[in-house]
Amino acid sequence: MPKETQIIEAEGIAVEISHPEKILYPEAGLSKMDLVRYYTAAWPYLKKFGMGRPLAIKRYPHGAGGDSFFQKNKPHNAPEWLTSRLLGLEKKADYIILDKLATLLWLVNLDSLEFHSALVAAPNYDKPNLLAFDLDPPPGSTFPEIRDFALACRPIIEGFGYRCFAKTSGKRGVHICCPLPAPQSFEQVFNAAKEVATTIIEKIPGCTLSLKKEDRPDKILIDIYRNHPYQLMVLPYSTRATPNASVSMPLSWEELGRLEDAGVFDVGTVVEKLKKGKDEWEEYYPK
DNA sequence: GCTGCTG
DNA sequence: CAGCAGCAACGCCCT
DNA sequence: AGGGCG
Ligand SMILES: [Mn+2]
Ligand SMILES: [Mn+2]
Repeated sequence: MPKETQIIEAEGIAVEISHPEKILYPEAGLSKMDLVRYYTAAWPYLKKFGMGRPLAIKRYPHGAGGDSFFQKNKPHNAPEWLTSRLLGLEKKADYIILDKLATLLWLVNLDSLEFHSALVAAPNYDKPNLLAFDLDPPPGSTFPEIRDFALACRPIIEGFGYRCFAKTSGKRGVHICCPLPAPQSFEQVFNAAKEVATTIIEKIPGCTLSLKKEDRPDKILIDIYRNHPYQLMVLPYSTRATPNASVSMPLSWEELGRLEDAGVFDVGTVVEKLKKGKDEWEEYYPK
């Protein structure tokens, strides 16, 4: 154990943070401990969506801007309290399950700068409990363009009977999440997403379902493939590996409508907003 | 960040 | 003993 | 069979 290792207590579990002052975001000057503090502050909100979900983490051992890799299997050296479960179509990947703050912080110690999850949650590990529309802007477009597209999608999606909530992706896009009253199969959920998206394509110009780049040089991709089995979406309140440590931020539709730049939500501003604001996704969660 | 393999 | 590789996944679409 | 796509 490195000399400068610090022990953090999270809900009664001790988590070792090695090199707590290691800089993970050089441009923003944020250390590993800064990230520990961010996730501790965001946890009461993050857990409302993330609790019980299988994780995939994106790790940056040399900080944002350095080499990175995805990891979904539980590391061999994980502590005994870290929950995991064999999932996937072949049930062969040992996914980390997000069921406590200590899990998040133990993964931060491994230089995880992004937390992604599948659309399923305990105890229904085979059935998604939401529908996801990942709106991916074309290169060179501005945030107001993808913002206005999301706003135009809302009444169409609601017309199919879904409630829908928006968040920034933390990078350039917008995610629309539709909670399901009861979990449905991946096949049902994907077919539903495709039906809705096909209507969006008919009603709004400039968007496509095709992943092929040549089909969409300047079109918005409605990425419904997040709804395929065990595909991933970045969690609400997850940081991203951007220079300013931007965050995937859940918003009210009113606040999204006023937003000119998604980059204003970062590790610093989000904690301030949470301190005084209410959770803009309050209505997402059943009472 | 850490383990396990390879030279 | 030190240096270094590995650390994800789905299905669709195309060659 | 293999690569690109997100
Ligand atoms: Mn290293
Ligand atoms: Mn996206």
